[in-house]
Amino acid sequence: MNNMTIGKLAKQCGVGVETIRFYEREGLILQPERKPSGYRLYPEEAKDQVHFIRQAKDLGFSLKEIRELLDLRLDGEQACDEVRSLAEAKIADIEEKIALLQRMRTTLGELVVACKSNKKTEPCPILRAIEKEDRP
Amino acid sequence: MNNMTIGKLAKQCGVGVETIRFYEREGLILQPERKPSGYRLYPEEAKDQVHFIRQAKDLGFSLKEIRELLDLRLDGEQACDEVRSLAEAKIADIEEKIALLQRMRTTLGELVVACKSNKKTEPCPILRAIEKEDRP
DNA sequence: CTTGACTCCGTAGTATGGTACGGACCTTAT
DNA sequence: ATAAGGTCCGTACCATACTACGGAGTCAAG
Repeated sequence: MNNMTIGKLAKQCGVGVETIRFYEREGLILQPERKPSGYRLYPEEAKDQVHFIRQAKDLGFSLKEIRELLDLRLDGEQACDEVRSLAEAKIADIEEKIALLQRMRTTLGELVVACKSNKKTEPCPILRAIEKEDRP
Repeated sequence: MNNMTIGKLAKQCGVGVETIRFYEREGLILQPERKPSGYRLYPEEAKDQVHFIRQAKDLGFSLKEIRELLDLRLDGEQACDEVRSLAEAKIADIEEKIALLQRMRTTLGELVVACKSNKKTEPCPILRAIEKEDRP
């Protein structure tokens, strides 16, 4: 029998036991069988489920979005188009975040340079810039 | 007299009244004077304070980090070096985030391409990829 | 002078993604 | 057989950055 308890599953997936239970409560993984004692018994595929969640999270999907993905998957049918739409929307999201971070990076980089050439008697250009940055 | 009430300050800064009170509780803005009635009275400079917080937040600093920045500023003296250190650490943070997002973007982009050339009879490559992605 | 808008305060709730606790019950190894 | 460790459950708690609520007091316009 290759059914495993929650602790083993958690260990093999590199997460805490509580995280598995949390995902179950949130409807992200299927309810497992139970022993008569109530202990959860997971088949090997449970690792795929948990792994799916982790991977998707690493790809920037929120648990809510992951639930949508899983629902599509459980539809059984070719939900490929919908999945692709979600992925494309997520790409747009990610690109927006990257652009914002790059602007932040540039601004901070310029400030640091200004700071380095600052004379000791003048106020810190970074603080000055943050205070005075153009506002409406 | 150019002292304003909390509502006016909030409006001029584009935030809610509760946000101002929240920032005050968190030690992010100075305690304002009070009327005998207890009403807060803010000088014009309060706008700079709130604006400082907003700008720093937009640059990716957390409120905790902003508090550090403000504490440095209130030191009066040339805290320029420390400020620059914080800014440089923040740049490193930002670059890490950008790199992670770019990896996410690349992976998702590849999956979407695979998805588009997918035959209708096969499982969605995106879901397959998330399930099966190389794991230790 | 009344009325409606504003402000006071403390507390509680929101969303996110978990983590921790405690007392009882189960399993496994020696 | 007993002890250590795993698991059960519900509930509470963590951080973050707000947002909302309720009841009382205050202010300004008409």
